[in-house]
Amino acid sequence: MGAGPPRFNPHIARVEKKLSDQQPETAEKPEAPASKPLRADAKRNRDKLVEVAAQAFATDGVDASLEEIAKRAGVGIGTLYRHFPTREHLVEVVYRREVEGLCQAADELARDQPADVALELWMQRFVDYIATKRGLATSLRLLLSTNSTLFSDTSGRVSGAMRGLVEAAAASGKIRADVDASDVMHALGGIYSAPNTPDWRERSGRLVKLLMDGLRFGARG
Amino acid sequence: MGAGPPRFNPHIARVEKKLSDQQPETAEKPEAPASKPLRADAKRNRDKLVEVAAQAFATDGVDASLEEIAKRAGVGIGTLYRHFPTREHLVEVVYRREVEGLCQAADELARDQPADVALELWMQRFVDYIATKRGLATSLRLLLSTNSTLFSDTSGRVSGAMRGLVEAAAASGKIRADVDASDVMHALGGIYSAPNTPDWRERSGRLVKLLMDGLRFGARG
DNA sequence: CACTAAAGCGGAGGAGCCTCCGTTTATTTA
DNA sequence: TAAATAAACGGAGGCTCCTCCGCTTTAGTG
Repeated sequence: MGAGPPRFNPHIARVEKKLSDQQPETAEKPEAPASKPLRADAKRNRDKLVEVAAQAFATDGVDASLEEIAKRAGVGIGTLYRHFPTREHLVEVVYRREVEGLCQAADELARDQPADVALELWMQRFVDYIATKRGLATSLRLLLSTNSTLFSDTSGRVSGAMRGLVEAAAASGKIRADVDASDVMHALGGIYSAPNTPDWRERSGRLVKLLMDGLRFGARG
Repeated sequence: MGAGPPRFNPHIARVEKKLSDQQPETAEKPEAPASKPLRADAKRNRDKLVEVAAQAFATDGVDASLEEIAKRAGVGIGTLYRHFPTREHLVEVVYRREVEGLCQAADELARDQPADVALELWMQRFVDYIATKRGLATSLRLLLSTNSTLFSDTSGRVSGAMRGLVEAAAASGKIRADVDASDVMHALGGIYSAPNTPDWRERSGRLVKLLMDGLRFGARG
């Protein structure tokens, strides 16, 4: 074997950390109620970082510059790294936040809108969520395969939200009753696997409308 | 959305390249018979790079320094990048080379050793292969999920090699005939999923011996 | 209100990544 | 063999990553 000088390799340290540290950040959601409550300024900075990071990832993909994110959030790079020791930690928190937002939107829509409208609006929101997921694809795939709770947590949350909306809409007679949430999810599958063309978002929007027409057709109401 | 200055981000370019360029290097095996034959010096350098990279990845993990690899191979960093536009390209070639070596070893052992010994020695070699695979885990998982031919090529090659050895050993009467290659592969599965303790290699070696004892027990010969 | 320990902040610095392009060389042609 | 040229080489430069540690702020106490 080659006998190079014993080199310091920060990446190795980083990788080892990734492998051993998998759970800590995982356990704590964005608005961490668990563990010690952050000091006021720390929480402010952390939230701002997550918000800015979400934008940055959406705009530039997972490889957005962390230094730029820190700068836009008005903090030093050190602060970013203290809150999120690796890029993946940050990606995970952003992703969870996204899922959280999506599920919360389901509740709000269900409260404020007729059941079928709620479902439709939510599905449009769902498309945006998928867009994020694609933007983060490379990192997410790895995260989801490494950190199985992340996968089960989020997919459970999302399909639960959808089930609620579909059932409510079916019960209200606004959409036909002979389909269930998993059918709808299946129908939306095409969105996810569609090629990433520039007009992807538009096409997906049309798909949702089409699907809703199908769902409304033959409804009781 | 934040209005940061339009920043040049080499990472984005890199990612886009990864997504679009998936096949080129893939098609060409280390001793590339396809495409244009490399100039003599280019081939020399390329081979040396792969060899050094294999060592480096084994020693330091996937995140070994590419600049260090180039240096140890006695070439400039530019040369490395011309041959392997991304780290993943290099990882893939190293991995394919590993698989190639493993399968070739099967042929040689089958020729030079009694069938049962050949099988045993080969399984020990297989353990080393798995060790490499673990070392490259993060990158490989991604590569294998992205580049499906890589997965089917390699897993086919490896299980084919194993099948040959097992069948020969069974036919020669050196091991019992009521098992087949897939049973043996299944038994070896434990090696792959075992936790990555320091004594992993030893324990795996013992597992192979144990397995061989089981295979020899009740053999005709 | 002053004091202090604990927590948080932030940026300089050292390492690696990758591109670009002038220089060198293997191979072909006359 | 010498000239021509296509191909390969290689490293400087510019950018990002991440760590380390001295400085600042906060929360709690007397």
